[in-house]
Amino acid sequence: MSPTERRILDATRVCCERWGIAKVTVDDVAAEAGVSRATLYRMFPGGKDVLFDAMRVRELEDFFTQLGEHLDGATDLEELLVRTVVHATQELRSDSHLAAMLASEPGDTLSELTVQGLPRIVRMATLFIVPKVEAHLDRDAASRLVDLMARLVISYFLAPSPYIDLGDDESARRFIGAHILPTFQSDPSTTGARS
Amino acid sequence: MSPTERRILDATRVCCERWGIAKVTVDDVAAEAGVSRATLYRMFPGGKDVLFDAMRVRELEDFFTQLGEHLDGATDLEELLVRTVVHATQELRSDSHLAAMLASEPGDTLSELTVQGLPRIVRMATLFIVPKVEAHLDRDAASRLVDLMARLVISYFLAPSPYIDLGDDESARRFIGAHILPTFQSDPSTTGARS
DNA sequence: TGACGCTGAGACACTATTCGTCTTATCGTC
DNA sequence: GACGATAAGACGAATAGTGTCTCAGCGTCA
Repeated sequence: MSPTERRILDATRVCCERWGIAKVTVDDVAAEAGVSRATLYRMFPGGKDVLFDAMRVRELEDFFTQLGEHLDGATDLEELLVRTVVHATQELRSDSHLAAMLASEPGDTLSELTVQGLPRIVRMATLFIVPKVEAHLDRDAASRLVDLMARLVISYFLAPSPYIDLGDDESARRFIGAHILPTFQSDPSTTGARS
Repeated sequence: MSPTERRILDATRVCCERWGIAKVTVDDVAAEAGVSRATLYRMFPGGKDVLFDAMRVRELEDFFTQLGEHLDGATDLEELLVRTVVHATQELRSDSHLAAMLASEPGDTLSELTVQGLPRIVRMATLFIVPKVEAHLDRDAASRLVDLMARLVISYFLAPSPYIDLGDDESARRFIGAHILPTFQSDPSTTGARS
């Protein structure tokens, strides 16, 4: 990735945080990046859509990179999963940009966390987290587990439950110990495998 | 002021805080206020300009109303002035909306604090603060004093000085005691009266 | 030197958005 | 039922934004 591309993506993010995605124009981004519109279209042919998509991809990469760094000390599977969901949940909650977007553009933002974005989120989670889980489970089980955990984190973030708080270490540990680990560690055949 | 007018002005403020004044449209405000565009134009004929102007006026009113409440316990003139400038300066500094506007739309915002807006600010300061100063000075001196103080607060806010911090009680007190009070209290003829 | 690639500036046609005004239908109130 | 206030939305004009294009300037490398 060229420095110019990076500058443009940074500028896109800055503009989105300043104005919200709905109000940002290509000119805004170009000006913020100190780049001409021609250059921007050369780097991101397709314009707005491609540009914002690239920004989202990079945000996800940053998110999971940071998340990955918090998992290094985890020795057993339970500890790994607990850290993952707790940190991810806390990150989501403390992301003021995300909060602002959810407030001002709930439709787009929710779509980005569910119908449109969830497959990408799961894919990225798989890319970053599955390798760590594979220390404890075979590849297929690890993928299924990460897929499930990603969905749970998103769901409990968007609609908190009175029973479980995945941002709380103890609550998350209890939940994982009770409902996740048993079905993945002891008896893989009960995980709902379709084939 | 009708409840609808109030709702519209509130909505204007909300929209400005969310997107910055440059990105807000009349439709945005109407939607936020839960009011049709027709109603908005009926209440604020002239559209955008009139609407944003009205919002600025109300922001100023709120600012000075709040400021006025902080001055009630002041007994002597020095105390009154110190409280005024310190509170006003601190309010300006802690206004995140203002900070965001200064960052993203410096031209318009500065204009609103200087060439365009300062006369209005001074007028509003006169309206709210002069009555309190008149307990210690005659009307003309009080007006001149408030005019001067308003300009000083704005100036030191926009361009902080290494010598004086009007947001600091002690520094403000020293400054006012040394340079303001002597020229207003002891010898009104030295205040540069033109007529 | 001259070919090359990259960039900024900006013209261009097109589309979408926004503005301000207007009409119409629908309320609730008297 | 008349009345005033309102929401909804149609409308033309003006403005802003999009995406593509050309062109000139700039360094780099041969």
